[in-house]
Amino acid sequence: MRTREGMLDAALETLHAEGYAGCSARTIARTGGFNPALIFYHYGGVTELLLAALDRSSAERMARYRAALDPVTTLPELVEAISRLYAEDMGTPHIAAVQELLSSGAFSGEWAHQLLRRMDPWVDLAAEVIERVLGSSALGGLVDTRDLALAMVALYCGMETVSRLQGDAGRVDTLFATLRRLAPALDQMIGSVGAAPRTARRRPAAVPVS
Amino acid sequence: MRTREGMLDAALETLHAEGYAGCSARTIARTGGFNPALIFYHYGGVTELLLAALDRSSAERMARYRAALDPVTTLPELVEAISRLYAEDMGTPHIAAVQELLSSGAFSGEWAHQLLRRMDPWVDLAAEVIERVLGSSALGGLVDTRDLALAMVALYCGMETVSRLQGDAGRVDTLFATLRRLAPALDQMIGSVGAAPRTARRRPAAVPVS
Amino acid sequence: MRTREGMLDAALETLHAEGYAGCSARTIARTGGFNPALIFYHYGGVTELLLAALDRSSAERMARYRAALDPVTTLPELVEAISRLYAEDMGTPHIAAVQELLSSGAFSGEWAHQLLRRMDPWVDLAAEVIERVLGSSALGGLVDTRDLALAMVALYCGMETVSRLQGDAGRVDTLFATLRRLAPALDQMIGSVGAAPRTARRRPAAVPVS
Amino acid sequence: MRTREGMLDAALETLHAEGYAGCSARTIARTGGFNPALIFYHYGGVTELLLAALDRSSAERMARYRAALDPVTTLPELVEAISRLYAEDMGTPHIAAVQELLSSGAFSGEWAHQLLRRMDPWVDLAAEVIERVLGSSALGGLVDTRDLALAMVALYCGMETVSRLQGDAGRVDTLFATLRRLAPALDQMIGSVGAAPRTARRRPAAVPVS
DNA sequence: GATGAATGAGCATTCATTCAT
DNA sequence: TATGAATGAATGCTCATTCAT
Repeated sequence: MRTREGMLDAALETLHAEGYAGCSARTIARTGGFNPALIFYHYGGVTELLLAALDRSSAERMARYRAALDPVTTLPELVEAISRLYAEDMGTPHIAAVQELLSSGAFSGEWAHQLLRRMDPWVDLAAEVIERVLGSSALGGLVDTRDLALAMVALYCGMETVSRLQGDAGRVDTLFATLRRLAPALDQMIGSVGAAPRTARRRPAAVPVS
Repeated sequence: MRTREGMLDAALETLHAEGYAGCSARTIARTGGFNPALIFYHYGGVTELLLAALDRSSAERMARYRAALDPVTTLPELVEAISRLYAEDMGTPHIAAVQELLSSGAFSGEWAHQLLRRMDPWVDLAAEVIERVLGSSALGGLVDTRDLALAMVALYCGMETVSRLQGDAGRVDTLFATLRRLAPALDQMIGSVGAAPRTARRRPAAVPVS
Repeated sequence: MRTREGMLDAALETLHAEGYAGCSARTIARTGGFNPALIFYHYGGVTELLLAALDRSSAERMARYRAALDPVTTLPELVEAISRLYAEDMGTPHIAAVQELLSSGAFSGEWAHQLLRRMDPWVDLAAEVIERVLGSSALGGLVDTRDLALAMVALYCGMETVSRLQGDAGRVDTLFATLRRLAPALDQMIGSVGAAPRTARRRPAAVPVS
Repeated sequence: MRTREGMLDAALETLHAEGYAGCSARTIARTGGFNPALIFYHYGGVTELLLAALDRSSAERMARYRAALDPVTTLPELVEAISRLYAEDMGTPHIAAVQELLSSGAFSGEWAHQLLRRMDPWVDLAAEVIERVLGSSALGGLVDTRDLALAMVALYCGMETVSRLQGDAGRVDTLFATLRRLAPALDQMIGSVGAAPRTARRRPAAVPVS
């Protein structure tokens, strides 16, 4: 149905424009120009609609992130890719939506569970990338990849919270600039700890042999 | 007044137990066992009460953090201190309160402004510590200290969000273990970039000359 | 809708029975036996409901007043007609409603504006009648019809205030008796000032020429 | 006590500035800079304070009105005097106060009774003046003086209501201009009905014989 | 006399949700 | 599928009033 999809759009848009607190059945319905009762008819409730919206949005973003991060094997590349993705996401309803939902009422049982499950694929992605970037270095052996991945996701979320709080005065862009400046040095440091030759870390491109 | 103080406790406790969304005048009052109207009588409104609670709590925590972090000058020391502070804070109403307030409705004008102002001293603290730990190293010159400090605060908040989401299944403790294991290597890395002798970074104790 | 109309009745009745001050959403709803939230659902708020009730009531009354006053051309006729209308209105929710609304909070911006706009047609009506009754006499030239009309409406309202204050002890009826006794004399006086023959003031019936 | 008097001022001022609806114990107390509880201590309640304020204000006004109206014996003089008094009263807290109180909740038992009792002296005054102005004319015999007096007071109140509603757009001043223009004609008309010589109606000035 | 704290009832308004149509 | 009406509970907030000090 046309409407079912439209409701997801309306939910995302409302989440972005009014925040989680502003997401009543009525406001979402007004945004989308449909009857509030439909939310209950189609999704069973407001929270379910929001989760559905999050799922759809998440799937889209995940595709882009995978595409951008899969070829990454070094720290500078990673910083470069993340910077681009972040810039791309800024002002996107998706990130705001995630953020709002994470912030909504994090603690209580079912809701928390639902959100966590939706965070998992992102931690997986982060873990994979970290593995590739750090994996063969000496550092790789010291780190619990999964823990670090979780921390990275947390950092991403925290930065979003902060940057939204700051509004226009935000300086996340300067942070990325700093990171970019820093990346080569860090890369060198990583290498310096162990003896793994830099070139060895670059895995061969997955050329399809035809 | 006895009651005025008790209201701050009730606010913090409710924030911790029910989340920001559950912090209505009535629930807070029920928690504290006083009349809801008193919130308006004494603080003018619910948000003002919450901010007052945050302020009091923040002042207390800030004192502990300063005491623990002021003597820190190396990365391993920092990791050690932070681990201890974090463990200390776990389950504390304070952190939960901060978290909940940060997540409340982040973007909109006045409320965001108030929260940001209260975050500043923490960014200042982080910046100071970073300056001390990284300052004389080659890394220090590459980094915008303030940006990094903001990122650290964001990371701290993000970790909190995540760990509260995870509930008992959380693994923030293992992250700190990882960090502790990692710290000496990182410290070495930092040193290896530039030539600044490690000892030089230890600032002389402020001995009162009598 | 059945209910929407019933809400107007309830509003009028409450206005009559409890006064403007007693017209909370709850009291009106209790009077009408419906849920208070419906007031907001259907009318957007209490004040809007009250204005809507006033409008409906006003339209009804205006029809009766026009029917009774349109044929009036002399002072005795006018007194006669007004007496009858007044007696008819006594104890009617309509007049009380008007009165209560006029008295509610008269001065402040939007509300005052809304009430004034609703008073206008009545001043128009009064002005028309005055014009017909006084028009061709010498008095007509001396008077600003619109001013006098406003004064008449004000008198009508004031009399209502007073008579409601007096309750059963009221003597507005005796006032009308006095007026009726007085009318012929006044009529003669009006005529005596100028020279306009009485008959000339009776406007020719609007006979359609076929 | 200084305060007791100040409370009356505060009550009048609040009545004038905020209307009857805005006259809570707190607002009045804030206006006067005293503790709300004092209202109950000294006057027993808000309504009692308001009535006391009305009484004091009324006494002052009554003195002025008597002084201005006692020498009046003809219609033009009356119009002249009333015009001046009205202009004097405009913007005065007194009139607004009276108006607000009259409008407050006119119907219910005790409050209505209290207000009516306070209106009586004004009706008396009006009756006396009417008696003097109309008394010896033929019209005097046709009119129930008391009824007419009541109507005049009602008109005065109604005009006030209307003029406050209209705010700056008000035209009460033009009404008085009209009245002044009209007065001589009306005076002549009054005389024309009966045969009472004009001069006879002027009572001798109360010259103190020394 | 005067104060600050306290109370419980009331206010307008919005909510998620249900249901007959 | 889709709608408009309806409900009862919740929201923040203000009220007159009392009372111990």
